[in-house]
Amino acid sequence: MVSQRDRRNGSAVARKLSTPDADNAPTAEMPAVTENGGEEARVRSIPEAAVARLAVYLRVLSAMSEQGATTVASEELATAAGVNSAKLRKDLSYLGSYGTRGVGYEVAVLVAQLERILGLTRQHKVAVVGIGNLGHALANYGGFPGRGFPVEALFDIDPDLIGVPVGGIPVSHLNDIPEVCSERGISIGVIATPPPAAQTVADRLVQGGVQCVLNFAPVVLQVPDHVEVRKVDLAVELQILSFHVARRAENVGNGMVVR
Amino acid sequence: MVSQRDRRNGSAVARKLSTPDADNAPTAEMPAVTENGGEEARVRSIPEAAVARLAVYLRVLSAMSEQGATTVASEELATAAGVNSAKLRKDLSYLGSYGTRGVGYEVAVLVAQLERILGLTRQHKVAVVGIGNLGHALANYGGFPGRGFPVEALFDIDPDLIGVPVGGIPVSHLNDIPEVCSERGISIGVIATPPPAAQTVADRLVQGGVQCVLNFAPVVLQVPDHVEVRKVDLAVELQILSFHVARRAENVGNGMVVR
DNA sequence: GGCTGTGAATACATTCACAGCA
DNA sequence: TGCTGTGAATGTATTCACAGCC
Repeated sequence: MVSQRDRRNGSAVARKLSTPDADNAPTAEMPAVTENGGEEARVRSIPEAAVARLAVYLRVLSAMSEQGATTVASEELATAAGVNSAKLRKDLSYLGSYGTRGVGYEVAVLVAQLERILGLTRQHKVAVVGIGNLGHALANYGGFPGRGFPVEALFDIDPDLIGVPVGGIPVSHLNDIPEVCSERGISIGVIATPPPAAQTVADRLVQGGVQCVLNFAPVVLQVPDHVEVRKVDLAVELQILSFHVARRAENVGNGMVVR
Repeated sequence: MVSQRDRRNGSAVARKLSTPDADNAPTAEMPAVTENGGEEARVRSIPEAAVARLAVYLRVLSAMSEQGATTVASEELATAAGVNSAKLRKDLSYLGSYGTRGVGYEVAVLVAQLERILGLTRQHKVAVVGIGNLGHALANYGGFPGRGFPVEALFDIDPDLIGVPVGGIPVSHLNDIPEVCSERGISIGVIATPPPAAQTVADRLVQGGVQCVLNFAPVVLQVPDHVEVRKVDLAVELQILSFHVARRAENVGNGMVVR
């Protein structure tokens, strides 16, 4: 009888089976390496939900920057990012105080800070596993979102594919995942295999020293605590949409044409 | 013109820009149908976060069912779905009381209830817009996740693609989106175009009567209130992973490789 | 005994509203 | 004056813990 009581702190062997479910990760803590130096890592924590939005702000800001904007107000940036300005300011405040009251934020400064916080000053080499339709598409993304995430290894189990270059990279065999990932310093593994293969692939990626997994296969992966998993699940997305259609139909009652 | 769901007393305030939903991964703002003004409002409101998990439970249950399981306990189902059992029971309780104390849930019953709640008893025809690498992959998914979501229209702007069948469906021109969607009764539009085209495509989908959009383009879409948008953003996913790597690296104390 | 269902308690996230600074 | 930054207030989601039923 496992008492639910004591699973709070001792993470010892506790081996929680729960895998991060997209939004299951609580706020992340991070050392605030603010300019103040000296002081040791005062650990500020950025809510997980905010992190996702920071990435969006960064993209919007980059676009603004390219169009020559040098400064931007929270209201403007918020609108462009599809959030309200209070939330935006709160989110940005987690980085520190980089705005100017009465004026707004300097675009370049904000971009730099966001890149720093998001760890984009470093390269993250990506491996794509499963070169089917989706994997092929991902491999051809060629350097994923605006560099910073170069695809440097591809894997599949199909003998006809092994050695064939896709997007400039030859496909290796699934068995070689640990070795190749290790050699090439892969830090992010993208799983685009059929569901039954996903767990094995994940295991091998972990063996190869991969720290993060982006999982497109509709299965719950079991990985060690130090590996971060995010999941993209098309079926779930569609079903959520379906739910909203259904709910709407019920709410409206009869008379409404619903597809 | 069919009345597009009139607003409940309480929320008459808002009429600003249809705030496109933030993101789906970490959090989601709900269309706030919170209060059930009417007495007979049998539609218990289910938390958005729970809905996403219900879809996962359904998949796991379907697999269990195929393996011959007829009954399942919350602990078992929870483990398989990657959540804890308290959360699972709470989630299932939103559907009603379909379990048996001391025993567990009957798999078939639960599957049926989940399908009902998620609106899967009805078909949702899908259109894919943008037949590039990703769109191609999506189109070839052929009926998407285990039927219920048949792909019935494809669109692109490239003249060389128009008329060419992909996964059995000929590609139509972007301009024909409203007409074709309307004719074929498309209810879900999947946007896999380059970013600049996305908003225009969304507008046309809405014109064609589409109620839901799954957006792979990294832009914030503006749509009317009655249209539900969900977004899948690879760049954001990778950057969130990057954030966690960076945080971990800093905690460990070694310098970051900057280039 | 085993397991569900659920109020109560807690944790997390968003919004409000205003002090404080350029 | 205009806009940021943030505590306080509100709203949502998760977890606890146990009553109730098999």
